[in-house]
Amino acid sequence: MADSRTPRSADGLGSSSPAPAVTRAAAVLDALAEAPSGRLTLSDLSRELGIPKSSTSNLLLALEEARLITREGADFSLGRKLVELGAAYLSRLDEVQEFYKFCEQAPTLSGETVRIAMIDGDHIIYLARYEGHPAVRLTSNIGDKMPLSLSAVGKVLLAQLHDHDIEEMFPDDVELPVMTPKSLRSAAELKSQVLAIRKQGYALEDEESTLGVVCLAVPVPTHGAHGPSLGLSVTALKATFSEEQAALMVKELKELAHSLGNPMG
Amino acid sequence: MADSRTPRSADGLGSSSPAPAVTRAAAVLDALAEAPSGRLTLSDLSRELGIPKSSTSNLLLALEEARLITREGADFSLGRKLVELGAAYLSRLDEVQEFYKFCEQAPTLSGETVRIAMIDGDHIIYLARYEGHPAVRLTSNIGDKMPLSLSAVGKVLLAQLHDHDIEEMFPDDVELPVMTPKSLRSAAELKSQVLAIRKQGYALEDEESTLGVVCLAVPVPTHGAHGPSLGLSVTALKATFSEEQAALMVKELKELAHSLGNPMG
DNA sequence: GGTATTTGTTCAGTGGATTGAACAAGCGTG
DNA sequence: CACGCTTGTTCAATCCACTGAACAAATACC
Repeated sequence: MADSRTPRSADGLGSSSPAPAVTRAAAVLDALAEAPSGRLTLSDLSRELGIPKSSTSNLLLALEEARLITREGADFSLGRKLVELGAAYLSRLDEVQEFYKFCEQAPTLSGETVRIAMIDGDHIIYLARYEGHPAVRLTSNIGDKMPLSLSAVGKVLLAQLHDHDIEEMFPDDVELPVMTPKSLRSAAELKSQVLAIRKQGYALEDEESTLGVVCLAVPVPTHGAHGPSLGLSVTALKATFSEEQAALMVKELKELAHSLGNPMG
Repeated sequence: MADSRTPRSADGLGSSSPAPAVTRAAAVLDALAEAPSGRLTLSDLSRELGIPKSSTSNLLLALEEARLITREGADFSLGRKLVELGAAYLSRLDEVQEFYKFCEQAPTLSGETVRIAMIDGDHIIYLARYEGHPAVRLTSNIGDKMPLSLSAVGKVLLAQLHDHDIEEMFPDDVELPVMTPKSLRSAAELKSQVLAIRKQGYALEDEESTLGVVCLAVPVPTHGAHGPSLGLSVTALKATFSEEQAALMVKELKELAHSLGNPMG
């Protein structure tokens, strides 16, 4: 995806880490996750990360022993243990369990495609998905990432941040990722939407990531010191999307958000 | 879960690793994943893993910087990046995509709860789940682990291993995990089932992990050097379970297994 | 409140992980 | 086939990450 000639800054000289081997190991995992084919050789990794071959070899051996990666001939790829660990993370989120229960019972939402997502750096990451309507199946999966500016959940979570954080992430001259002709182009446009979202209490994505598809999202109020903020979204086909339906969905989404934000809802 | 007084063998003196810091970091992740609450302090980890506090501190700093863990006050827990990495692993498995498609169209399976799993050390790990029948919702999730002897998929995948591997994993005096009165108790019992499974081509789990629930499983033939073997299973309520239905489900499971084993099915 | 315990951070010395060069083995090319 | 090129492993010297003890700060206990 990125220019494979450019060595990463993950390591090398730049940042000094209290445990360099760990930082480099994490960089290896990242590189494998981002590699289009998912497989890289020792030399690939050594070159791309700027780590000497002999060191890379040691890292890979240790990672393999921990089953965080797998070797297949000369190729390395991510290991199954990562699925375990990711699942362990998700299993601790009570919100996910309640999310499913609520969706099943909600009059309108129960027939729609609903997702719960979390902010993660400059992206959002989908944590769970409820599919009431098998007619519209999303291609995105649990764990997938999405730029903030391209999704309703991203925008609604962005709107919850402080202004100076937003300014830092999206300076006026930043170039936003574009996926459709309707994707937001400028930081100014994004920021004006943020203001509107704060007033409305929900965000709308109108074919900005996929043509023909619209999305509504609301934030989950963070109750106390309980980690990063969550967001909820409904996805629908633009063709079958009406104002009244939207109002109903937003109403139910807000109910769900409220019950997630206040335990024992 | 385990005796928290017992320090782990993950590190300490035993095995020398080519990159100890990485091995220890992996041990930290494991410890966090297995901790009942999912949160541990620096001292907890230092004590449990037998790593000096100062070293543990460095490890945690590096892990946090890589977002593999999160700090919340004095408590550390798994980080969101692990969900990303786990998802990246799953997204590379074409089998999962095809699994969903097939289940939707299969006459019998489309109404059942079907799962695809993979062998992972001495456990199986669930990779994906199709739920045609919201009536019976499983509590287990993607990424969850299960002992081999307690699940139909586990037994069917075990049956695919060589005899000496089985003997190594289950010596005659081994104590099997028990979850219900019907769980297998002895290695001998397990091995005799393995022989039967090899003849039949499928495995049955009869309330061995959950009372009232039965499970059927078939192996996915491994096509070439493509990693570890997969297995498929259907879960049903014992109350509504008939011989004819079982025959149909095994038939469709085998079709699915065949199409997963032979690309372009 | 005073004591005792535990928790997390700081820091200089040292032992072992890291490294680069040299090696052998594989791969494509002319 | 001989040649260059790349790949992954080996190994001794060096440097730096790890350590343990000593510190400060918070918590538990009586």
